[in-house]
Amino acid sequence: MSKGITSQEENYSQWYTDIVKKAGLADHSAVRGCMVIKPTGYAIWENMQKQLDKMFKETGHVNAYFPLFVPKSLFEAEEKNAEGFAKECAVVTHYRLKGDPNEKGKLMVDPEAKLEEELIVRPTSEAIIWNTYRDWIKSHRDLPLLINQWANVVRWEMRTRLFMRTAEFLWQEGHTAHSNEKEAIEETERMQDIYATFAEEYMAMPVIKGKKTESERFAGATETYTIEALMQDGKALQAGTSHFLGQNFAKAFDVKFTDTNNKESYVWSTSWGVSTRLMGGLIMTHSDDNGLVLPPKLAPTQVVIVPIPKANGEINEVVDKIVDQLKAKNITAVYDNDKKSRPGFKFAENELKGIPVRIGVGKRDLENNQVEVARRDNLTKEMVNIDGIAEYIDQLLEDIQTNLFEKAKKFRDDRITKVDSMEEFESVLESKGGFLFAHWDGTADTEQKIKELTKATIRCIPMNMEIEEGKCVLTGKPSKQRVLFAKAY
RNA sequence: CGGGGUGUAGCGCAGUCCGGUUAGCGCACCUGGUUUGGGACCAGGGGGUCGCAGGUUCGAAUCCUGCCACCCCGACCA
Repeated sequence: MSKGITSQEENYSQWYTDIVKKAGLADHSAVRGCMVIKPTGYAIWENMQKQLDKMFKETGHVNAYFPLFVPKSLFEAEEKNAEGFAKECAVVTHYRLKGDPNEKGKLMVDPEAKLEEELIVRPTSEAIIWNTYRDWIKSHRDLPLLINQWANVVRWEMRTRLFMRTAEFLWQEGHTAHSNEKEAIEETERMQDIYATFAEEYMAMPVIKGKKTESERFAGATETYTIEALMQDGKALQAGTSHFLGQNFAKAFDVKFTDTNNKESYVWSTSWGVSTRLMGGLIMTHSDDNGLVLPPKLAPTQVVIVPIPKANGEINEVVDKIVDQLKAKNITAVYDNDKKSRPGFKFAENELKGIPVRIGVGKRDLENNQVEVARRDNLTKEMVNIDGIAEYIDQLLEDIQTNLFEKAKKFRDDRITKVDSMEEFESVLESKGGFLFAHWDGTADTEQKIKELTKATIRCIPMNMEIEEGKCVLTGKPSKQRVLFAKAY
């Protein structure tokens, strides 16, 4: 076990905070509920951004940027959206400070500098974007409009947690407009697919695709599609959402287009987003008591090379060659030849930081023309011939990526339990947690009662799982299919 | 917003109950030496508005009053 990291078993929540802080990903800041994302953490986020951005562009989306502030009158235009976010909005009321006449060196809000209209710091950008789209969309030729923005948003949460829930967070939000309902629904599903692919292939985090129930739906959406992941403590994480907004925002902001028959109608729309919360999901899917574990595809440094016991001319020469060969294969490798710490310290440190592969190079190894290769995912080591080392590492990184996904998938699959009574529901929830696959009568009332009874909520009505009729686990009323319940973050 | 906790060196903490020399310890840092295949050791050294503001007192990290911040657990939420 690593020094100073609380074990998962002892206190999962504290373990998580320890990992985030000690691996140097982020820290609490001087601002309540807001974090400082440190270079290592930001590098992982950048790798996520890079890949997602590529996937968005490959499907025809372009990036733009809209203002941080939303005038209150625009914010309130779409009633449900406004109501849903009202409780957690930061509001700008003044635009100037002045010296406090009663206390030297202190500032106060200048009461004379009150804004005519309050500005809401965006908790999401539908309002400001749809107000803009009204001017951009006139004809069917302007559609579809496929725009994404990378931005920060603010939601004044009661209780925050590094990456999982912070008052300010970074995300991307896609906002698209379409001429017809079918196309908008296809877009919503396409983006859910992209999120699922990204989660599984890059984060090595298995997810279940599904739709939200009405009560869990995004404020202002007609339908919310979600990807749900399972964390190591048995709690679910909503990792990304894609919303079919119907004509709700088009009507609220009066966004109409003229079709080929010269008929005017409201556009159909979608919005979709993932946030820095994915960082939390990444950590809680793979990491262990030794520290962070990163999938190779997102690791800022994929390979670290440690001289044993310390750097010398001969070792440097060999390492330089290895680094060059790895670079030629687009593998990021760092030579940890810092003289002040010894190999054992570096091993532990690099494990804490989650670097997927470590290569140890010592005099003894060089005599045999080999190096020691250690995997972060399963902590095994083996001796590998230096000739062909780059090919070996290249393959190994792929194996690690696959192994992480398979391991997480097995963990997740083992924790999807079919339950048919409330007794079973509660006992499984208590003993192993995870997803409970149970029948539900389709009413918000029952959903609410189960939540009050067990703290578990319906994470989604899954899309790719078996359909089977049955009886509601609580009321015994008929049910068309099982849904996934879980305690969630 | 309710409950619990914490605030003393960069980090982790002791000291506070019961006020009293110069506020201490471990890690980290600096210097020198010995070490070096899984978190080295020895010696020496630097670093503090004790969260903030008042008050009590000859004397406050310690007692009293007020405030602030952050963390954890709940309710709310991505």
